[in-house]
Amino acid sequence: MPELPEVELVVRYLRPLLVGRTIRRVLTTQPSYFFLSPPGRLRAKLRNDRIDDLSRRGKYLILALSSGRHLLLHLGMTGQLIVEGAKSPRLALRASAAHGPVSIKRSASREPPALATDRHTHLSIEFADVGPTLHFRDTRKFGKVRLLEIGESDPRLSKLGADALGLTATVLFRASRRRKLRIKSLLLDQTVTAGIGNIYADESLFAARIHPERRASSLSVVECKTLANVVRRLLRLAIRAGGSSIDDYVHPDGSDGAFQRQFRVYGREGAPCRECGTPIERRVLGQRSAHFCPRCQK
DNA sequence: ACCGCACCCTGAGCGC
DNA sequence: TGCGCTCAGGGTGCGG
Repeated sequence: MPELPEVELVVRYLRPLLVGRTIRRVLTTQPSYFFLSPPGRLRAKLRNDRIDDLSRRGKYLILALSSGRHLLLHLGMTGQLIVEGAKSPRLALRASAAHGPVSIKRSASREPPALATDRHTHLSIEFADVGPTLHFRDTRKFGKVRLLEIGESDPRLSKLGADALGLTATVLFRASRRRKLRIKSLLLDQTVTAGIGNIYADESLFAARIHPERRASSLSVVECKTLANVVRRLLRLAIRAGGSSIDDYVHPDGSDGAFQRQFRVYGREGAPCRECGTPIERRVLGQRSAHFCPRCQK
């Protein structure tokens, strides 16, 4: 669900709410591959530890703890971090209003869960002070939680490429040489650059006028430069617009992100291209939908 | 080494 | 109403 801009917004919102707070109790559901660390271990080891920092690497969130351990979180497709009991009524998770602060379910046909602790909440962190409790919901359980001991590293993290907000033509050009895969798949490869997902890959390729099915190796230096530039620009714009609200994600203060209004191709299959009027096409590429304008993107 | 695909899981929306 | 199908912003792991 969330890509770099949405994760970045979650981090910015949560940081002041979590940093400096001491964990009193941790609640978890049963073991599943959602838990890279056994839930029992999370409950035991997180207790009495303090959160010193919250940061982002690609689409991962990292909680630095005062013990020297790190808690690694990934939201997957449907992961939501929800703060319950924030002082501002706007941020509080109200049982009646059924609106979450960080993320809410916005399906028109169904009321979102009234409480954060429904059957899809797999991790809750309570703190020693009176501030809000943190809940990690994840319907599809594609999210991940792992506790890293002091000095321990995670291969997922160490394999990540440079953050996509700082993507350069050089990185793109070098990674694409002699690669037969499609340029879109390369953009989604988190070891090349970290943070781009399906939406921003499609939107970036449109902005750069590059067809998603082009072989990576066929891109010129100039095209790599253009592509790197639009990736950085779109990600920055998306952050400024409050991210993209499609199904689950909303801005941390409860409002919608606005960037989805600027989509040129994503989710616009059959609709006229805003540049040339040609119907936008959708094609499955590497198990993901690729949206593009067959005329503008060569 | 690389690439495409199956798979992990749950829910919404659609046509019949 | 219900069934079966497709789709969904994630990543991993396997076989060719």
